[in-house]
Amino acid sequence: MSTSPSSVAAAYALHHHHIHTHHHIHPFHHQHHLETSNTFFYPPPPPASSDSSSNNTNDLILQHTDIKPPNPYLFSNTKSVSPSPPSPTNNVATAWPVIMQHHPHKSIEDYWNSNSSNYYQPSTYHHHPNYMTNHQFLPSLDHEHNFHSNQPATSSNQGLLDDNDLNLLQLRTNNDNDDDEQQLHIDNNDLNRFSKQFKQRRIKLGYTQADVGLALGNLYGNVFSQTTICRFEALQLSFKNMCKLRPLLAKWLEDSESQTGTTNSMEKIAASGRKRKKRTSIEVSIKQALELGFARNPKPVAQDITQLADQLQLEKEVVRVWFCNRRQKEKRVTPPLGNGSASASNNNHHHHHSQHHNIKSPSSPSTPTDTRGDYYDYHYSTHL
DNA sequence: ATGCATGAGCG
DNA sequence: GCTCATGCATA
Repeated sequence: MSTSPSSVAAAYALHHHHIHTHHHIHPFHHQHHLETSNTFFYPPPPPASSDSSSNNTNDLILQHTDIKPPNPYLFSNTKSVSPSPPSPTNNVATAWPVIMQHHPHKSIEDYWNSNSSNYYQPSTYHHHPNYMTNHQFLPSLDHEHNFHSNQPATSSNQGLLDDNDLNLLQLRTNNDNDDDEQQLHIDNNDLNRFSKQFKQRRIKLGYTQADVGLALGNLYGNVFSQTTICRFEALQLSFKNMCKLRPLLAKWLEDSESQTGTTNSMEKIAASGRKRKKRTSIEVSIKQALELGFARNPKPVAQDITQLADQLQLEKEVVRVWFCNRRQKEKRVTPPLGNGSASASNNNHHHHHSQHHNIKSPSSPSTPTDTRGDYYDYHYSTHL
C-alpha cells in the first residue's frame, strides 16, 4: 500500500517553487484577520487554566459539540486517483541552504527589520478557507493526571490491532441525545489504543498524514498539518490536545472507511503572510548545556535567560523559546525519554500546588502588540 | 519525525 | 512573558 492518494505533494511543490521563483514582498498588506473572517464559528474561548494547580479529574469529560457537519462546498474527491507523486519535502530540500547561526544580543526585531536571508516567505495553513484557530473551539478540559504512557509509537508498525477494536471509534456516551449532550470519557488508555489503531487504519486506507490533515479541513472545518497528525499518532501532544483531536480523527476514519472511494480530497492553498525567521541551528553541545540548565531550573526568569544566552552565545529570544518548547515537551502524553525516570511521569499524580511564582515582570508588560505583527502580503497561488 | 518558531489569549 | 496549539522547514 505504498500508493498514497494524495495531491498535496503537487501543491507543496507548486508552492515552494513559487517561493523561490517569485519575490513578492511588498508593503501593501491587506486586511489580515484571517482567522475571524474564515471562521465558521467563534465560541468564547475556554478558561484555559493550564497549570497543575487548577483541577483534578480522573476522567476527562469531553463535550461532543465540536464536530461540525461536513463541509460539502469545498473540493471534490480525488481519493485513489493521484499517481502518488514524489514526496513533497524532497522537492525543496535545498532551496534554503543558509542556516542562521548563533547571533547573540540581537533582538528579533532586528531580524524583522532587516531584509537579510534570515527570513522565509512562509506557507501556512492559516489561509486555507477552512483554517481556524483551535483555541477558538477547544473544550475546557482537565488533564493534570492520567499521564503514564510509555509508548514508543515512533515506528510505524508495532502493536498491530485487529478490526475488533472498531468499537473504539464509538466512545461511551453518557447521554442519549444525538447532538450536543454527548460526553466522552477519554483516558490515556483510550488515547493509546486509538492512536495506534488510527495510524494503522489510516495507512490501510492509503492516506498520508498530510492527507488526513487536509481532509479534516474539508470535512469539519479545521485544517491540520502533517506535523499535527504525526504527533497525534505518536502521542506527542498534550493530553488535552489529544482529546480534542480524537473525535475529529475518529469521525474522519469512520467516514473514510464507510465511503471507500468517495469524498475526501485535499488541497493546499498556498499563501504567505509575514516572513518567518529561519530556524536556528543549535549545536549539540549547546543543547546539552541548555538541558543542564533546564534540569537545574525549568523556568528561568528573564535574567537567567539573559545570562544563559550570554554564556552560550545565543540570542536571548532563542533561549527563551527553547525553554518554552522544552517545557511543552514535558507535558506531552509521551514525554521525552532518556533521563532515567525522573520527569517522565510527573504528570501522573494529582498534585495541586501552584508552580507559577517567579515568572512575573511586575513593572511593564511592554509588549501588548509587539512590533512583529505585520503581514506583508497574501499570495494565493493558482494551484495546478 | 522533529527542531525551532509563531500567535492567541491571559494576566 | 508565559502557556498552549500548531506548523514550516529540515534532519
